[in-house]
Amino acid sequence: MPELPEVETIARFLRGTHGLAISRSPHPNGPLGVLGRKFADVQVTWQRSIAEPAAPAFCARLYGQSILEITRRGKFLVFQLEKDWMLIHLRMSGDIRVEPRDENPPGLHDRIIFNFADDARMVFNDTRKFGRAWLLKDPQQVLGNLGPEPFDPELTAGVFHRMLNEKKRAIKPLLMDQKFLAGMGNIYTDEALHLARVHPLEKASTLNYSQAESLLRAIREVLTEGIRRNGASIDWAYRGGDFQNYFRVYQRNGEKCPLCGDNIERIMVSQRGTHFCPSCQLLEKG
DNA sequence: CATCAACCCTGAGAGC
DNA sequence: TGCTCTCAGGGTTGAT
Repeated sequence: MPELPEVETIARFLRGTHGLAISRSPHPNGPLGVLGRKFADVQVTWQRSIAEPAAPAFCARLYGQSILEITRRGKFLVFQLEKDWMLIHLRMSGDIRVEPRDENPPGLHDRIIFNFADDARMVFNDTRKFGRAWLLKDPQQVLGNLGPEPFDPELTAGVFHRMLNEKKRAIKPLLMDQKFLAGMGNIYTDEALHLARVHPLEKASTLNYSQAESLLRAIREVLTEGIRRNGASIDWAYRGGDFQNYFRVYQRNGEKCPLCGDNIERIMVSQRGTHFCPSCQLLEKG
């Protein structure tokens, strides 16, 4: 499941600054990424993978535009083009690879094939068809609703504490709410709450300054570690990284807590599987 | 404002 | 072996 670290890893790979050969480079002696490449014909094999505009217009407008910059905002990949902005959200099972063009039919679960004017192509592969691409004049139309980036220097412990203070919701669904904070998903939320020793059902407004500070530090720590390990490769989704070997609690129910040795439990919180240590993460005030 | 269920999808795993 | 059933999971939408 691509969350912030996985999307960041893919953004770096697409910029050619990654250092890891996730897929074969079409240019052994040239740049690894897709910066500067110009879109040619684009093939859509699942119409609903395109959120906006309709697929024919999406392909037509893309044709001839070069990629100027690639960044990440929350879990969105942001492509700055000459006339438009393209956003891609990988959701549950999306992945992107770059490879030499060939004339073979699309592979299984390839939803969008972006052929470039040179001999390369970029392929959006998405088993569960939840991922989406947008082509927009103003990216804020979609990105405008997002909360702050976890690494934003303006997001200080004091600011974070005030944000938490205004909310009565349970802390876990709040951290996963992209309008509150951008980039956290199920895995990194469970990991951060365990590191900060906060129970997933704790009401956000009950956290004191010290707990808020520690939680923000934990969020940044697990995200940094995730990025350092090129993300986590779960099941069929994105296979670049190995952070899954370093989970503290996620999908480790029944195993020992690395801090205290108690058994990690799994409960449902807001329809999401939630993993925590009942000894380290005590519910203080509910 | 908060909670909740339904929805979108597929493949893995369980049960038979 | 092979069929059918159930379920996870991010984010959006609509109901309460």
